[in-house]
Amino acid sequence: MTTLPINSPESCPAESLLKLMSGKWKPQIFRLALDGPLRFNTLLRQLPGTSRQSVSVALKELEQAGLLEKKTIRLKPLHIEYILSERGQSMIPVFRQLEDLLK
Amino acid sequence: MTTLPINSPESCPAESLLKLMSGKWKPQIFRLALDGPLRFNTLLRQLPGTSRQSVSVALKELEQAGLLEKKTIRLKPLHIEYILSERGQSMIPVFRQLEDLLK
DNA sequence: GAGAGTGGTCATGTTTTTCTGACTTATTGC
DNA sequence: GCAATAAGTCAGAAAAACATGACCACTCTC
Repeated sequence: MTTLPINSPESCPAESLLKLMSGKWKPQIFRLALDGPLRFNTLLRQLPGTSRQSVSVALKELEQAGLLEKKTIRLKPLHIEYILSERGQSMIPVFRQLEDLLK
Repeated sequence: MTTLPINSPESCPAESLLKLMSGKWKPQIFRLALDGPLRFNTLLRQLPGTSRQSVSVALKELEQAGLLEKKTIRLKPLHIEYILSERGQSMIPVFRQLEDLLK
């Protein structure tokens, strides 16, 4: 049984995840995304103390990281939703595993 | 099969890990710890662009987080080592799992 | 057509994080 | 005794992150 190296400089998954999720609000936003689609103004109300700009940037970065997907539901009365992407969903088991360790 | 909730406000393991590891240098320091014991001045050389203070604070916080252990090897010629704690080692499989996802 | 809601952007200021460089205490080797 | 190495600490400056409040274009309801 050959265990793969997890400490090579090129590939450090921990660091990658930490970069993708680092910031004051990104983890909370990601967690809320587990419950269902997110909307901009709803998020603002769900995260007391945050700002329009912070939420805006966080959503953009989570999207660029491939963890969330931005969907335009309707244009007439503007309705946009951010949902967990496939990649985002694939991280759920990792978090579940962490849950056991970090107790 | 009942899957446990990972999105409750009280327990968010992702956020916990992110807090423990957040900062500009902590992830890299942790990764280097996977290779073996760390020493203060060696770390400074291994992390170009960092500062004495940043390394000092990062080591202290990783220690307080229970991920690293500080060992005084010798006193006469001062020799201190930081090694992966049990808790730190318990996270290796999580990182390995992430490695597959984040490619 | 006034007021509220949608999803934002932008300039500015504050707060937090990080870096810089000087200084410390002690030991080893020359 | 002088330079080097060990492992740091401390004050201050610079940089990055975050918050505040104003503003925009659009739609919907009254």
